[in-house]
Amino acid sequence: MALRYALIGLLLDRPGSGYDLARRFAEVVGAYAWDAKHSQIYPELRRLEEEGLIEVVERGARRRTTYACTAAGLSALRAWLVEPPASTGGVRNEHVLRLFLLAALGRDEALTVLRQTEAAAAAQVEHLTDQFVRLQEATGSDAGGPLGLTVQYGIHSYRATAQWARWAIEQVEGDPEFGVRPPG
Amino acid sequence: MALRYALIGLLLDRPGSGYDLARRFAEVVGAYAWDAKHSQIYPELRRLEEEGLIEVVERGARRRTTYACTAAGLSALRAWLVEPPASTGGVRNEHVLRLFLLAALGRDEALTVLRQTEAAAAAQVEHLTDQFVRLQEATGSDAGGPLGLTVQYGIHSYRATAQWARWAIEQVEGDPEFGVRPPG
DNA sequence: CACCACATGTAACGCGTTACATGATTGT
DNA sequence: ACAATCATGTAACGCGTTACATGTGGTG
Repeated sequence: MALRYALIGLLLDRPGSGYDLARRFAEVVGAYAWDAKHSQIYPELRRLEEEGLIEVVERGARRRTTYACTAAGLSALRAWLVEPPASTGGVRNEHVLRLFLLAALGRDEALTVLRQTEAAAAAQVEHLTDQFVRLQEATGSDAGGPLGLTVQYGIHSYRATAQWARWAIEQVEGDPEFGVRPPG
Repeated sequence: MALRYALIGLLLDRPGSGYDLARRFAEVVGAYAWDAKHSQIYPELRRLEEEGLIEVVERGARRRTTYACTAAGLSALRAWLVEPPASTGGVRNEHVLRLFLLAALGRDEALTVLRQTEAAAAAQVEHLTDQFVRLQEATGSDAGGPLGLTVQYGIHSYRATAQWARWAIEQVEGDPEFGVRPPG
């Protein structure tokens, strides 16, 4: 269900073709929020058009079909945003799973992984902070526009990961018992 | 690929049957790291056993088959943990997507969603903090054992989300232009 | 005219979910 | 005896990925 609302939202920002939307996913949205390939986008656009949530506004060269969001599409998007996010049941986050399984490693290897985690998170914070400053300049807004909100979310998340990793390193360093012996 | 390592890791903690593992996912692991249903677990356990990464250690009543991790299984798990997490390409996070699409809402509705986000995150911080304290007591360790690391990760994450939401609320409150007009 | 980017489409496969299905053991 | 829980299995479906496939328009 998420894909269709991502598409409607992108078309609300500005109209575009399937090819264009695939690029927006690959270059911007996919790094923060949601990703999709053209093989999934084209059929979904046809369904959305059949349902009246988007409409064809131009047919250009090379079969290019430009879509735009309709009033019905905006209503549907708003309804989805306001309704409580359907509880998915369980989490499926490979990153967290790795952290959960860390105790399977020996103490030294666990520390290596944690230090890598911290370094990677700190690098992301720097990278996203740069991007945020550029967004502030580009939009002339302190919040960096709609994308700025999402970039800030990323900054907060990675900063939290880096802080957690530092805490975890202290815990493992202070625990000589950390890790397991092989079975059998 | 993640499921098999989650299973190996759980069996490393202690041996168990498919039914038992399904319960561990549903009651603990699924809330933090990874989830799986019995319909996916049973076939995967058979494959892991064929590959020698786990072994049958008991056959009990009601066809119960208890598996344990083998030395080969531990090696495979360690190799997977140490290798760099295969970059998935794009993110697919419905929560972040919703935040990204927030600008499609009017200013008031956006603020409502953000306040709900903040309240939900703050509640999670409280809930996980309680759990962490109980883990510290149960394990007699400041770090709360292996699960404690993951619970702390959750606390850090949700605290970051709550902080971000407070920042975002300030930004939207200070921006009378926030939101879009319907198209057409 | 060759090449690259544009532009769309289909097919096969993997992972995960829900629903359907079966039977054994324990407790009341 | 009945119900609840233990215990395992299969089938159909949805979403997403990779790979395969096809054709057009602009640029050097």
